[in-house]
Amino acid sequence: MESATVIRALGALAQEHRLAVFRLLVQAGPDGMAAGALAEALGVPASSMSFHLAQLAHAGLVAQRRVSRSIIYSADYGAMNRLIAYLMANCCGGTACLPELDCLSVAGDDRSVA
Amino acid sequence: MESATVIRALGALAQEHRLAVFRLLVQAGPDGMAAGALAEALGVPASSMSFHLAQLAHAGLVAQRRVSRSIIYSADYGAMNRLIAYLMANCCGGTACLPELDCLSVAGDDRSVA
DNA sequence: CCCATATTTCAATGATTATCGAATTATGAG
DNA sequence: CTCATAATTCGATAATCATTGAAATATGGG
Repeated sequence: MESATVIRALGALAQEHRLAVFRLLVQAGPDGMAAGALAEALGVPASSMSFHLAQLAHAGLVAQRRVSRSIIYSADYGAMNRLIAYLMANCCGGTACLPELDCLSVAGDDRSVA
Repeated sequence: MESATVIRALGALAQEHRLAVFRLLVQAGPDGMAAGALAEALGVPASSMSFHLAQLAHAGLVAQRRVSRSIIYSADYGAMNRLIAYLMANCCGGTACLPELDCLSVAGDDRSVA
């Protein structure tokens, strides 16, 4: 995982509304939530929410799929796993201490620490 | 853990130099590294490094102690644990899926998910 | 006390980010 | 085709953040 990717992900989460959105999506699980539902749930104008969702998507933290007129967003647990692994890489000089973070790990998810 | 605290921590990590510093400190373990050593290791002017270290400290991600003329910084693994727990709270609607993240967990470290 | 080292604070500048109404694009129903 | 709904893009503005040299504040040695 590259440092630029990690910075984008952390920066995406470091914002009140985006953090709230991500946590809602983590709780919602694979079913996800529509953009409009997220905007309403958080009391944020649709255009603002769209901006924030784009940031989260660009950071790879959420996936999006269209269902009829709605666009459904869902959390990417694999990206989250990789992010955490990166932060804790070689913890304490390399002694084994990294856990598995397995909430619905996604196919293709690797935990490489490099 | 409060959302404002989490946002401060994520924002602190969402920056090239600070992310590099934090990872260096994670690898350095409890011994930590002096401010000057960090500045030199990353090729950043001392005043810039001081600014970034202050952000990390204010976010509670690093601890500082004075040793003679140097100030030694070290990663706070407990803060990291709490951060991750917050992000994954009630993952998938509350089914058990949170791991323990125990690289040198610090005394007083709680993993409350609220 | 005087000097060198280690670090932080200050201040000014440039760059990035958040906000949100209005306009635009996409989809589906009748 | 026309209308209503769902979401995004645009554009302008305000706010926050990163950078760095210079000055200020500790600390320790002689």
